[in-house]
Amino acid sequence: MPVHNADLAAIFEEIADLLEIQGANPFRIRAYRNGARILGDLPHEVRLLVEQGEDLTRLPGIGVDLAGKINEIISTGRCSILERLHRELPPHISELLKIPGLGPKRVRVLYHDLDVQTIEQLRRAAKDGRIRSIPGFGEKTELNILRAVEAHANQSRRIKLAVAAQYAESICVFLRSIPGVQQVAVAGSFRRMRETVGDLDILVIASSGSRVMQSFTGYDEIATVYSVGDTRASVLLKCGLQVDLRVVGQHCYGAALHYFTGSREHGIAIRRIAQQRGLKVNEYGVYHGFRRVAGDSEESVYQAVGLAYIPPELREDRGEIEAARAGRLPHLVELSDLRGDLHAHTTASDGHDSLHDMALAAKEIGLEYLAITEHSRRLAVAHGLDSLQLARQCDEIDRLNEQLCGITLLKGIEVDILEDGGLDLPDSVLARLDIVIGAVHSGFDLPRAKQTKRILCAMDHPNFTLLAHPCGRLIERRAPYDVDMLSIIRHAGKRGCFLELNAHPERLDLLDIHCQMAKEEGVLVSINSDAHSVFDFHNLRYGVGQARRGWLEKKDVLNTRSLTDIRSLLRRTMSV
DNA sequence: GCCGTTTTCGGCCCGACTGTTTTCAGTCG
Repeated sequence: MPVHNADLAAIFEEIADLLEIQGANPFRIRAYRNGARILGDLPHEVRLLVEQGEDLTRLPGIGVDLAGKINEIISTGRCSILERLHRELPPHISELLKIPGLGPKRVRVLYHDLDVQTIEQLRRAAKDGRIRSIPGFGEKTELNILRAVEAHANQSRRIKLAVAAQYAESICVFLRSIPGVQQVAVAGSFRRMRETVGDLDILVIASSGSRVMQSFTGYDEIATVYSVGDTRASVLLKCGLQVDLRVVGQHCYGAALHYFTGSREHGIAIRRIAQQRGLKVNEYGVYHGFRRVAGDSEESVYQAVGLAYIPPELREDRGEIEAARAGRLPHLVELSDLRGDLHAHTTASDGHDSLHDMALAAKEIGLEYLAITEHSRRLAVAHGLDSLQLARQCDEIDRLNEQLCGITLLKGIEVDILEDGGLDLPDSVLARLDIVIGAVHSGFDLPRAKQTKRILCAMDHPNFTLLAHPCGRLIERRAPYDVDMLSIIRHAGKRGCFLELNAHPERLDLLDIHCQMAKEEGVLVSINSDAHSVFDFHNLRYGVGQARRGWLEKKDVLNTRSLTDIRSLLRRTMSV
């Protein structure tokens, strides 16, 4: 069983958890966590680097020791330090750290004093009133632990960005209605456009924090108030989403927005740079001693530490700071750069609106062209089209294009890639189309080599233009299929075809790290809505967010091209 | 355990809220 980066990251995280419970040197623990993050973020499999004899200590945060442990895990499938920790501590004790309010020190005390090793034992200890007797714990802590355990049992998972947006919007409307509130901004992973968010971080600019807090805690969607002070409150909404609210004064806006946008890793890196320059950065500003030198705007914060402004989507400590320092930050693609959409459905297959209405809706949001790409016959559940039905739709598109003004429909298909790598419709039919999107809709669990070969083979088809939702995952519902994405991207480059970034909030597929990979390999990415109704074009904003997280610029995105250029790019692909 | 324009040793980001104490540790973001 090959060791993936995620496996290595999980092992390092577990080591960090267990060391923390043992009370080890916090900086040693941080080194493991940092290593886990680095590995988890890498676009290439570390296993392959090892096979190629690469020196792993060249990776940031990986020194001789961690490199040795990575080598050990990859070559033996075992990790001796983790095995030692498992001998010294109960097997599932790190699970206890997942209970909010329980950190390593309390877990250690609970284990030593009450022999609590599992969440169930913790629940029983709290119910029996045994926890309150431990020094440093009290009745309230015991009650909070019991509540947290019960909340953990029916804990909600991370919420998709588009769903979180709905809750964020109504909270912002509420907050703006509170007297004295001057500005409201959603920060955190929401602002960084992560595909899912664990909570909402909301920043409020107001003169009086306590007044805002008093009103906010009366918001009728709140189920539980976890904590509330004059500048900070933490609540759980009835929908299961946690909201952290911060209130600062107007002059702190930039510093606070930067601080609460994160990511945590990016913030730490910035504060470290500040420290090296004799500065201190917090949510109130940038300070030289007691003198405040910046913080009104985010730009001023970056300027104070000698960096260009870094857009929120890049703030993950994945090279953006080095790029800012070197003046190499990308000029990220924007929603307004999109001139067309290359993936949409109508009532002819499983869409909800007519050709005509989809065309008008696309025009309405400022697009110049829209490719109609129904499913093919194999996907019967979505009423996939056969050759005859597709030919009829092509005729209809020709007729409609003569009537339409300001929008052009392109003739396409989202054709199933069969398990042998063939396409689900005859060549003669595909040859008539402007665009052929290949998609995997079956056989998700093929082994990696077979799945990869299937897609490479499909790309070799002379009419193949674009690979739809390349990893096939549904966020929080279906894992991506196991493919060698680098091979696929390189093959696309060789064949002159393109990759889709499917903007549907359930998909957001390509992943951000694969966008970066495509950019490095010079393969253009098409940000497509996969619209099934006239409302779905709004999802393009999430696709653009994901593309920005993947460092894509206007020039890296296929559908920022004009209709003329698109036609010529698609034709060129066909003729390769 | 990592790292280096200050450094191969001695650093390693910063503040708010809670609960238990009575000045602060633990946790969280």
